[in-house]
Amino acid sequence: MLIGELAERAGTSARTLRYYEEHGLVEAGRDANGYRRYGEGELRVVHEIRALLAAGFGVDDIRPFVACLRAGNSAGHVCPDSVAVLRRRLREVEGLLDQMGAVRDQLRGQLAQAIEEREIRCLRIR
Amino acid sequence: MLIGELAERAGTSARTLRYYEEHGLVEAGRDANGYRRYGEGELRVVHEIRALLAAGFGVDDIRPFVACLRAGNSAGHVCPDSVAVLRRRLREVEGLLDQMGAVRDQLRGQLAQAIEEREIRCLRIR
DNA sequence: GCTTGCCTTGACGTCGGTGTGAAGGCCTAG
DNA sequence: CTAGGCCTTCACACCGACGTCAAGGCAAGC
Repeated sequence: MLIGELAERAGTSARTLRYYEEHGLVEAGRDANGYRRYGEGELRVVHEIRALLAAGFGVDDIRPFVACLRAGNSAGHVCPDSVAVLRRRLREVEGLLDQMGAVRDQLRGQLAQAIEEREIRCLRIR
Repeated sequence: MLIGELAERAGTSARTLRYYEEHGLVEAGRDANGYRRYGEGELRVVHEIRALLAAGFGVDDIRPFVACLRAGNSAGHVCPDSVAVLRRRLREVEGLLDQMGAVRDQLRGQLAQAIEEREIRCLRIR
């Protein structure tokens, strides 16, 4: 499988796959002409990468998951290193959720106050 | 008040204040030598800006709030334009909260599964 | 007059995951 | 032979709120 085919099957771009390789996530052999040649397993790896990126992980965080998959595990998140990263990210996400919840409450409060002020002004006009 | 004093009193940097001015948020007169001269009211404006930035607003979103404050209102969020921005941002934040909540649940699920797998392996060893 | 410390504008660096070229080589079909 | 479609590397662009450095002007104390 060449890079274009893998890109299409994974729903991404060739540029992106080269980026993943540059950061030690995806692996490819090389043809005599220098073209990257991918095994079938890389499709799974790319899917794992994209899922983790979507969950807010950085490329460095993703490496242990890929290594875990390559080691023959059924999923990338069952190895100790992956679990450590999962835990850290979970704490981060929970923190962000708290923070954004507070922001949401603040916004709601300001909106409520603005509406209240408007009503007061309406009453004053009458 | 010169830029350094305002920066210190607002808990930020001179560079940041110039950035705000460049984007139409903060206003300053000029001394004969070209130095920026700030009125007392600008301190309040800068605080408003920083609070809104902390809530995830972009500089363009903040402009109406500043205008509202300058118009003599008791708070920056009581004017119609500000309310519109507040509403939009509230929807955004709620969407992000949903999204991150889903991510959190996914992470928790993966962690739970990883722990389960480890227990199975422990049992197998015995 | 010299140092110290404030101020000015201008412009590039940051972070991260890509998009988007440019310039060129390889391969296949017509 | 040539056109087009794949591939290669190199390298700049993006977003956004600044940090940081450079080169210089201005003010005030000694």
